[in-house]
Amino acid sequence: MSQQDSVEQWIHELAQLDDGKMTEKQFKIIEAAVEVFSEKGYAGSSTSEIAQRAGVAEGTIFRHYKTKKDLLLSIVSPMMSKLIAPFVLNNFKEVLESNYPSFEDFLYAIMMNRLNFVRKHHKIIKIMLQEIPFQPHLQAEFKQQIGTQVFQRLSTIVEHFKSKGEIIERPSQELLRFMASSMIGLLATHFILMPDQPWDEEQEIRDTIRLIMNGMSTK
Amino acid sequence: MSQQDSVEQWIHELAQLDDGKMTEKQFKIIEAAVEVFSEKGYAGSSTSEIAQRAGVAEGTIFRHYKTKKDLLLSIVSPMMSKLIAPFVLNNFKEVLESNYPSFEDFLYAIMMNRLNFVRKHHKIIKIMLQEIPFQPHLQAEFKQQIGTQVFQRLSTIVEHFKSKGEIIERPSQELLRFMASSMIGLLATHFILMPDQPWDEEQEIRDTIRLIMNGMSTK
Amino acid sequence: MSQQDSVEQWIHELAQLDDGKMTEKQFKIIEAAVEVFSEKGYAGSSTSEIAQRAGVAEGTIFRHYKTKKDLLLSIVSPMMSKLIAPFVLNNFKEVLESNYPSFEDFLYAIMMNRLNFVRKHHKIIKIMLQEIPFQPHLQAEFKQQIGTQVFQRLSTIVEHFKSKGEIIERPSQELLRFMASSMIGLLATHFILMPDQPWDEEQEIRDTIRLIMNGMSTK
Amino acid sequence: MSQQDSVEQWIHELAQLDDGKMTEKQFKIIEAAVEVFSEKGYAGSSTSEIAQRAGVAEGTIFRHYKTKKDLLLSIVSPMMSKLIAPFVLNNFKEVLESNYPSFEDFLYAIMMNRLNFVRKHHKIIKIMLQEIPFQPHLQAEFKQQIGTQVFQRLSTIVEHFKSKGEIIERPSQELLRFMASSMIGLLATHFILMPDQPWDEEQEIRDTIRLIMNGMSTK
DNA sequence: GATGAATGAGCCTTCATTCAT
DNA sequence: TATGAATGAAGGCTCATTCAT
Repeated sequence: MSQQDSVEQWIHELAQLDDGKMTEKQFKIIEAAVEVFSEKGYAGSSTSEIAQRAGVAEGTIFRHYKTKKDLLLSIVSPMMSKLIAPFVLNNFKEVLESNYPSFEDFLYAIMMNRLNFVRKHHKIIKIMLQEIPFQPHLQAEFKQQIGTQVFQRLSTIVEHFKSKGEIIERPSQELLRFMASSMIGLLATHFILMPDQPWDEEQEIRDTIRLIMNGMSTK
Repeated sequence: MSQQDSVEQWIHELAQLDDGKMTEKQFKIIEAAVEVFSEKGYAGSSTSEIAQRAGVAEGTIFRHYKTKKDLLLSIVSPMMSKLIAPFVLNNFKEVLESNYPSFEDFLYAIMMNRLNFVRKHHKIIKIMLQEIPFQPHLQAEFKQQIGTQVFQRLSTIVEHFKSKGEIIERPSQELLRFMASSMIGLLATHFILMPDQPWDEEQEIRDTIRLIMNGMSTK
Repeated sequence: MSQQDSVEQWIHELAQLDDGKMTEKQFKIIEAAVEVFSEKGYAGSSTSEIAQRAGVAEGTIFRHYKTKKDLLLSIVSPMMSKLIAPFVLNNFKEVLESNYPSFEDFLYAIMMNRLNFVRKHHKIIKIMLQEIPFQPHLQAEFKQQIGTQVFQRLSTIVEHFKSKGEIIERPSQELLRFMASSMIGLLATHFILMPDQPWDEEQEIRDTIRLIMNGMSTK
Repeated sequence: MSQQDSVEQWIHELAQLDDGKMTEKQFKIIEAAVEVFSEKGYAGSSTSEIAQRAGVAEGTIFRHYKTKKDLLLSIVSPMMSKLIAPFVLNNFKEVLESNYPSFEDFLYAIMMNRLNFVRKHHKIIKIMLQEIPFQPHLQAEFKQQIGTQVFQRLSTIVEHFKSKGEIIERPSQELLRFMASSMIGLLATHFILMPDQPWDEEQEIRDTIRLIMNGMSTK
């Protein structure tokens, strides 16, 4: 699936959040906004350029989004939930336990899953990372979603494996940070630092997970 | 040493790059610019606010820095070299081998060192990270400094330990990324994500290095 | 016809060059710009004063003209062609020969015609003369229009009368300069040097042409 | 004599008006100001560029000239008198009658004289012509000097020749304008319109005067 | 709903001028 | 006398936003 296609898909998903009421124009606006924001940053972008690239009159943007910030949030905010969606499945723990024979298999599965997600939405994720420090609204959302929802669920998992003696006895926060850092580092390297350099995804992911597992394993 | 003091120190170091010729006003301007840029981002900051916070007329800024971008670069650009300074010491390898009995000790030392550096300059580093994606000049510098200088030196080290059989046989790039991710993840967590939450530095650093060593060790 | 009216007429002519699409506001802007530029010179005028006199927000100017210089050129540039229009009629020579029994009659006719033109557009012509030395674009246009188009056509005429023995044998360039100087001198005197002093147009023009004819005649 | 030399000479003459008290710096300032004003026009020039070209601190200009306008006037104003100096000699009429057998000879002499003057000072004259329309002070001076002093003296001469029957009976104003236009037109052509094109000065001047004489002569 | 002309606050930058050294 | 750092008003221009059509 091409990048263009993936952005389109994302926009369609957004549209459904708005009860599926999204005009052709509105679609073009979001598409253009993602483009421009990710190229120049939120503050460095002008609504007039977005309008131009969207092939839409300047005023049209403000018919759909009260302000420029509104436009930003309407793009970035829903992305946050999508990003962590797999971790907050209702039956997350069950899925995990019933589907994956080992923790390592679980890590691999979730990594491949998020890798594909990031690949599809890297522009919006770039915008999100850039703007979290400056948008209190995004900060709050981030803290609540990651800090509370995801962290707590993952903690439970880690505790579980610690109690089974498979993982060393260190604070869950540290262990989770270690895992997250390694995996995010992998994604960052290939999507941000060296986006043009080809890589053997499967191999590198397996290696990374191996390093993580070795690091935390009690054996 | 207070944060304020550390920023002052940094500015003094900058001053020395300019042959020590730095006015009182120029000093105040940089100080204010660091403040404002890190709070609002480069594009979101106005020179008039910087002038105001510096207690200086707006025109004064432009007597010392031809443009707003000039001001940004004169703050961020020198920081890049400082950030990687320890890795590009002329006698880096010797220092490493003669002073540190084990690789682990070396990691610990360099981690503590960079931790203190980041603590002192976190505002400027924040600005740097925010602006690298949008400032070609910074991008080039970053690629050259990190990508070439630092990466090559560290590779040598890692190869060395691989050949001694202490580290597993995986591509150096992967191993370095793994190490860097874990350590940067630690810094990011405490300086960016949760800057207000207290933590036991020594303990967490030791733990993190332990996880890294376990991950890469051949034992 | 009052001066005000003549400026309005000129602006309407400009409008037609733009496919007749000219807002009320745009009209006011040009009107004010002509006023201010001719009073204070291009560099000495501020867009804010133009906006004020036009009863328009400053931003409105820049919606219609990308830059201040654009505004200047859009006023002055079309004037150049109008100024020399009579000389570059397709059938210029025929008109001349069939309508005017003598060269003197022709001179008189063209002088009266241009006199009325200058009277109507003296403000814009003043701006044009002031700015030609500083605007390469205008310089180029001037050289091409006058230097090439007009000069060549008039040369042909003069050669014609020289060959008929009515005009003395001197380089056409000199003769044309002599004619132009005398006539432009007349206009300059009454429109620039002494704009408030009344004069007998017909008489002075006839006299001037007489002086010119005497000067060049072979008799 | 090179152009550079002539500007220097002019500045020295200016210096003498100030009781010869002109420092090296002051000299450089005027030199630079003439250069810059003539290149970019008064309003388009900045005192900082003048200071820079003069190799002088910005403040130094204002030690010698209270304002930028002061600097302009101190350059242009004295030039006006110089320009018309030959016409206002105390014994102008005597000189004329005793030295020049015919009116034509007189015209030739004065033309050659002013030609050399304009050649030497064309930059300052350009500034003068550009600024007269915008500087009331210069306007007043111009009107008084030309309009009163020069015009009256020349009128007397013309009347004299009219009474001798050598010149046709037309208003002196018209005749003078005719003469002045032709001669100024000649200068303007070669110093302003086509400064780079070589010309046979003596020949063109003689031709022009011949045209003028033919025009006005009673024969 | 869509347009795009209009707005006016605000932006970065320049400039003539001042004044302590 | 000469300097040049400092000033702050003003300049040209951009921008998010509004609103009549």
